[in-house]
Amino acid sequence: MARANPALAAIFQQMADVTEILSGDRFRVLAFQKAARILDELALDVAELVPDPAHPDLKKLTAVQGIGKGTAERIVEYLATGKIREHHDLLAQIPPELPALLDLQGVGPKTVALLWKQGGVTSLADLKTKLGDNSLSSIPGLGPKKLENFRQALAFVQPQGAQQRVRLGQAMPIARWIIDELRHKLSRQIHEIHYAGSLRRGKETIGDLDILISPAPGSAPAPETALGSAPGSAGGYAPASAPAPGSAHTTNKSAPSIADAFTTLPLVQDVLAKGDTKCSVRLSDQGLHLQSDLRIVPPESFGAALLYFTGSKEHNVRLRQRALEQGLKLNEYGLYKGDKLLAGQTEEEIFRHLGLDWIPPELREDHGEISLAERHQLPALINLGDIQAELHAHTTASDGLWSIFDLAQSCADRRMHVVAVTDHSKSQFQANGLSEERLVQHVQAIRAAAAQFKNSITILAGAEVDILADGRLDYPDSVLKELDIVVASPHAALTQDPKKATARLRKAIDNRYVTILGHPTGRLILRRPGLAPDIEELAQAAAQRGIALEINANSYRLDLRDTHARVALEAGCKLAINTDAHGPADLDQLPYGILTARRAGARQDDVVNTLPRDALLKWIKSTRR
DNA sequence: GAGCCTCGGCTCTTGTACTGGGAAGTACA
Repeated sequence: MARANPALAAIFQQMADVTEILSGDRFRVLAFQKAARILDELALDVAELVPDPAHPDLKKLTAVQGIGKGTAERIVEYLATGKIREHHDLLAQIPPELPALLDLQGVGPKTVALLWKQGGVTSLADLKTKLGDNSLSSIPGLGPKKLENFRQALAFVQPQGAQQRVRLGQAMPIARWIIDELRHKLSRQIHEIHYAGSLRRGKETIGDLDILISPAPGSAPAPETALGSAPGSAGGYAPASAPAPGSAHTTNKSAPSIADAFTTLPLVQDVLAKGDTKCSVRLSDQGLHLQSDLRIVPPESFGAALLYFTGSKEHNVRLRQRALEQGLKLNEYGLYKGDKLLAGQTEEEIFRHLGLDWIPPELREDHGEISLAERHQLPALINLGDIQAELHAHTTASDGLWSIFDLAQSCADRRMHVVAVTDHSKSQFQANGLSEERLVQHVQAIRAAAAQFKNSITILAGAEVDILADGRLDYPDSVLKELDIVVASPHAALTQDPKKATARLRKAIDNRYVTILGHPTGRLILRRPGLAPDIEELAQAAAQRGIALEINANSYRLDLRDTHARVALEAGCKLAINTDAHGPADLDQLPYGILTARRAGARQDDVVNTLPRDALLKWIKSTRR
C-alpha cells in the first residue's frame, strides 16, 4: 500500500477549501491547512504511527506538533476505512466540481461562494457558459473587468492547469536566465538582483520564480556563497523562444523601466499584475508554464525584502511575531521601532537586531531554526566547495555518454581527488548493464585509466549494483569483493509495499560489500513516487553498518529527499552526495544535492564526499567487514 | 481544530501590494 500521507494531505486541504467556501470558522480552516502541510512534509509514513487502526493509540500521532485529537481521529478513520466521513459530508454541501474554481488565478473562496450562491455557477464549464451569455454581469461585485479576468483565467486553466510545479533543476536555470536578461536590459540601473522564494530555499519543486531587484547604478550583485557561484549565471539555459542574453533586441539605449523590462521578457505569456513595486507574469517555454513575481525595493530595504521574499511564509510569520514581542515591526522594507528604521539593508543586520544568528535560507521552514539561531546552535551547513569526490558515475560501458578518461578528467578539472566508476549491473539490460564477464574487462580498463591518472585523481573500480525485488544483489559476493566500491540501488519493482521495500533495502545494507545505498526510493520527482520504505529503520541499519545513504543530486531524483536525509542524520548515518553522472552536464547537478543536504541540516562532516583522499579510502575499506 | 491553563473555555499567525469597484478580496513570502 502506498504512503497515506499525500492522500490525507489532499483530503485535509480540500476540507479547508470547502470550509472556507462555506464561510466556516477561519481557525478551523487554518487547522485543516496546517494538518495538510504537516502530512505533506512528514518524513515517516503516517501509517507507521498507527500500527493497528482497529485498536488505535493516538499518542504517537498527537505527539506531532499541530496534530491534535480531532485530526488524529480523522487520520485513524482514514487508515481504517479509506475515507473520512466529515470530508464526504463537507463535499456533499457543495456542487462536486465547485472547488475547481479555486484553481483560477485571482479567484478565492469568497468569489467562489459569490459565483455559486448568487450566480448559480457550479463548475468551470458552467462559469464559461454563464460568461458567454453574460448572465453574471448583474451581480454586485462582479464588474466587467472581473468578468474579463475570469475569461482569461479560464483560458489558461483548461489546457494545462493553473498551477504547475517544476523541478528545482528546471527552475534554477530559468531564474538565472531572467537575471541575465534583466542585467543586460537594465545594465547600470541595477544595484542588486537575486532570486528568492522556494528556489533560494532549495525546495525540490518550485511553484513560481521570485526575483528581487533594487535599482541604483553601478554595483555588483552578492554571490550565492552556499553554492559557490553567482546567481546570475544561466548555467547554459536558453529558452527556445528567446534570443541569447545581450543580443540586439535586449540592448535598449533608452533604458526601459524595471517593470517594463520584466513584463516584456521573451518568455512572458501574460502580465498578471504590474505596479511600481510589484509585477507578476506568467512564463511559457516549450510546454513549461510558470509564474514569476518581481519585487522592486530600494537598496536600504534589500535585505528586508530578500528575507521576506525568501520565506517561507511560516518562517516570516514567526520572525514578525518575534519582532512584535520585542516592541518592533518587521516588514519587507525593514525592521522598525516606531517610525525609526533599525535595519533593512542586509539580512544579517535584521537577524542580529532580533537577537538571532543569520539563518541559511534552506533552513527557513519554521522547523525550530529560530530557536537554534537564538541559542547560537545552527549547524554549519555543507557547501558546494566541500565536495571532493564523485562516488557514483557511469561510462559508455553501460549507459553513460563518456569514457572513463573523460569522466576522470572532468572530475579532476573540478578539483576532485577521487572518482568512482560505477556502471550498471546485468539486470539493467536496457541500460546495457554489465555481465560478470564484461565487468571483469571493465575493471581492467578502469585500473589502466587509474594508472594514467595516478598523479591527479584516484579512480576507483566500482559498480552500481541492482537491488533485486527480494533484496538479493545483482552480482554474487565473489564478484563484489573484487571491486573497490559498491553502490547498491533499486531500479525495478518500485511499487512494492513499504514492508517489502524496507526488508529489500535492509538486506542490501546488510551485505558486507555494499558501500553506499544509492537513490534509496527510486522516485522521480513529479513522475513516479518510488518506494516508501521505513527510512528510520534503514538509516539505523546503515549507521550500524557504517555505510552511507546517498543523496542523488540529479534534479529528477533528489533521493534521499530533504526530510529523509534529516532522518538519516538523526540516526547518526553518513550521507554521500553523488551526481550519478552519465555525461559532462550531469556534474552540474551537484548544487541540487547540496541544497537538499543543507535543507536536512547536513554539515561537512556528515558527508563522505568531503573527506580527504586517504580518509575517504580508509572509510570505504572500513565498510567491508 | 490545536493548544494552553486548567478540565471548560479561551485565544489563536504578519504585513503589504495590486486589482477593481467604490470596500474587500486575493495574493505573496
